[in-house]
Amino acid sequence: MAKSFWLIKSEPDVFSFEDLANCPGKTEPWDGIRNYQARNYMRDEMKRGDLALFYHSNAGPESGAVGVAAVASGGARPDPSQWDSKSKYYDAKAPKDEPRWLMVDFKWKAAFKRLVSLKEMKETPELDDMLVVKRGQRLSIQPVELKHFRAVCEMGGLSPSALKKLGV
DNA sequence: GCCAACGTTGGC
DNA sequence: GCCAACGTTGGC
Repeated sequence: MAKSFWLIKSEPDVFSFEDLANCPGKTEPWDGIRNYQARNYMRDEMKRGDLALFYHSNAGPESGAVGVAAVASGGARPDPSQWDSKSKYYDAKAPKDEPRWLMVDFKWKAAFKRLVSLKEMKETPELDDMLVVKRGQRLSIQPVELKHFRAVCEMGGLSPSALKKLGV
């Protein structure tokens, strides 16, 4: 099946792209997603090998896309933090036998040579209908069209050979 | 730190 | 099932 493309948001103060690079195997379970639409994307559409723009949110002028990560798990699986009463992601209403929240693993793939800021994305006509540049768009996992994915990667300074290596 | 946007909750 | 209240996100 063809790859799908995504944008995943993280606050760099909480978990940055650099943090992902420093994880064992450069891979980390993407837990704590507590939004049904985002969950449904993970459940229904994300698959191993899909690529995501890693987006730093809530970071002032540094808000923007910083690199590329890949889905490293075979589809979504239950997010254990929903059952952990000590976790900030604990959900008392999540039945033990029927997980309400899911997660996938993301693996660090490639860092941009430079930040592609939200401001810059908004100023790029080619990206006009990309979700992330739209007002009030808060989804932490968003689908991205291939043309937008490629355009952002190019703005970030990834070379054609780097893109080819990623399979874009 | 402000506040608009917007998803979720819960009373009715 | 409506919708006001509330909480969170995230740009600015």
